[in-house]
Amino acid sequence: MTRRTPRPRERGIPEATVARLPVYLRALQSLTERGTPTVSSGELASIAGVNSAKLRKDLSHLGSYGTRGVGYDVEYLIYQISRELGLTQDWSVAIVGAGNLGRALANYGGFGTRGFRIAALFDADPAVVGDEVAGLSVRHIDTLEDVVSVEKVSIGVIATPAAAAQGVCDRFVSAGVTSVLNFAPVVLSVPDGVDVRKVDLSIELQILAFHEQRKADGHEGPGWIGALEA
Amino acid sequence: MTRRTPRPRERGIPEATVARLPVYLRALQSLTERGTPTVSSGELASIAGVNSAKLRKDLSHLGSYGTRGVGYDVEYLIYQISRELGLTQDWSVAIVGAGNLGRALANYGGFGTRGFRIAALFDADPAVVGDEVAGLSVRHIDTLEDVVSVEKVSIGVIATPAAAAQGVCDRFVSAGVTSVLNFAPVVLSVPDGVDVRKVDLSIELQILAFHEQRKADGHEGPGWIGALEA
DNA sequence: ACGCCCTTGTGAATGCGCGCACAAAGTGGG
DNA sequence: CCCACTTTGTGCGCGCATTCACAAGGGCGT
Ligand SMILES: NC(=O)c1ccc[n+]([C@@H]2O[C@H](COP(=O)([O-])OP(=O)(O)OC[C@H]3O[C@@H](n4cnc5c(N)ncnc54)[C@H](O)[C@@H]3O)[C@@H](O)[C@H]2O)c1
Ligand SMILES: NC(=O)c1ccc[n+]([C@@H]2O[C@H](COP(=O)([O-])OP(=O)(O)OC[C@H]3O[C@@H](n4cnc5c(N)ncnc54)[C@H](O)[C@@H]3O)[C@@H](O)[C@H]2O)c1
Repeated sequence: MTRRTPRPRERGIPEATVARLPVYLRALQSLTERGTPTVSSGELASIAGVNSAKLRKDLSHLGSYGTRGVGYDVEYLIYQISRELGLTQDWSVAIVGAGNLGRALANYGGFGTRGFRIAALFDADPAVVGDEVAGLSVRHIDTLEDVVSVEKVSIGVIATPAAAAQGVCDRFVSAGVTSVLNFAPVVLSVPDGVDVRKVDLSIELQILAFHEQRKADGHEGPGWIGALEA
Repeated sequence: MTRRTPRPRERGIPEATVARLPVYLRALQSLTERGTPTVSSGELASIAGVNSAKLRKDLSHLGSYGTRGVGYDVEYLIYQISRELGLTQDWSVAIVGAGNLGRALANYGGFGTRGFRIAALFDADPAVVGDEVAGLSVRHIDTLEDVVSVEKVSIGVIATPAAAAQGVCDRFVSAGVTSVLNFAPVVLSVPDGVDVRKVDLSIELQILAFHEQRKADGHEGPGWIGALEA
């Protein structure tokens, strides 16, 4: 390490880099399980499916954690990325909408292992409230504000029908939640300072359909666009 | 319009534009339901949560379908976008993995309404094969190649555990599927000409956690990044 | 028929992200 | 101790995407 520059950490990691850090993290974790102590940018990039220069530039935004001629220490890099992403602390997540998707999410084990704790599951339907899902009792949406406050929920997940999504989002925001993950097919509007990310399967399928049609149309020449990512 | 150029359609709509067309489509459909006959770029952009100049530039890639001083004809624009995205035809989708997520997807009604037909649902677990899900009988994964061929599946959805995903993907590809939507947390590798899109909830949460941490850290000044989209 | 006003379509400027290519730096062997 | 080899960290140029700002186009009222 021995860096003379006390590493100012320029305040501001590019958004594109932030989106890739979790991918690197997963690649590194698979290396740990295999017992690999160090890894070069080339190897790691190959596992993560990115260009090695891009990977190095991404990591350089966190600091200078590699050793020239050797590579990166896997454990140390896992720690640094985790810290940067805020995964050294636990985050409480609340899910609204205990339907098909909400239940699948609640039942999914892959969140807890990464520091995301599902603190509560809400629904508006009295027939659903009280159901036991993944060890949680479904709560009534009217208790959202209380629960958010008590459980210190910082991330809200919306898995309700589209028509209810904006209303649920507003309630999350006024309860103090500043990060929202939205599965409903609507554009949410939120005040500044609140982050919204959306997961829209229908859009994904439509994008695939677009490219599929292009492949079928006349110019079925080369692999023109190829794999979008790895 | 009186365009001298006989509409060359320059062969190639920017990827960023393609990703937004479905959003515009949804906004337009909500306008139709409300009976609105025409819409200006400003209004539509506001509904879709984008900048109006961006919206106009996006639409200009499809052709010159607006009327100056008036705006866009809602029905006509719906048709043009649908055609461009390939939604005027039906697409067959196969889902592999009839677990929490696979079942939620199969039960979701929002796909069929947009021209995506779920043609089959596969699993490797004998205890699951034969289950009835959303009117479909879960088939054994070994019949994948046959079914893909018979049902003319063009989009494959992977909802298996991570460890099985690459294998399933390979089978899709060798069966002739050239569009894959992957929910498993792994980087898939595919030959040129095959499109892969991934939906990774864990990554979304980690990105939110990153920003959440930043908000909590010292500089809790302005809404520095604000809402990512609308 | 004319001109006002509204909205589109796009040229141009700016910014961001990507990837090449290389100098700097550290390792290990002789 | 020095040299050859490996790998990092990054300067630089390129292309895509976003946004501003405005000229050109078309409807509508008079
Ligand atoms: N299921 C999928 O695979 C899938 C795929 C893509 C998108 N989506 C989207 O995800 C959302 C949920 O899908 P789903 O299949 O789980 O739907 P669902 O109908 O099975 O479940 C929705 C749940 O939300 C509850 N709800 C309705 N209004 C509410 C409110 N105001 N407050 C709290 N809860 C409320 C309902 O009681 C119901 O239990 C929808 O917007 C859907 O478009 C789902
Ligand atoms: N459930 C969620 O909300 C959620 C959230 C994020 C990510 N994911 C990811 O989605 C995937 C599926 O999640 P899930 O919760 O549905 O898991 P699950 O364990 O409930 O279901 C997986 C299904 O895949 C089947 N399967 C296993 N190997 C197979 C093979 N080789 N061929 C065909 N089928 C096979 C299993 O029999 C099982 O039925 C996982 O990769 C998971 O990480 C799920």
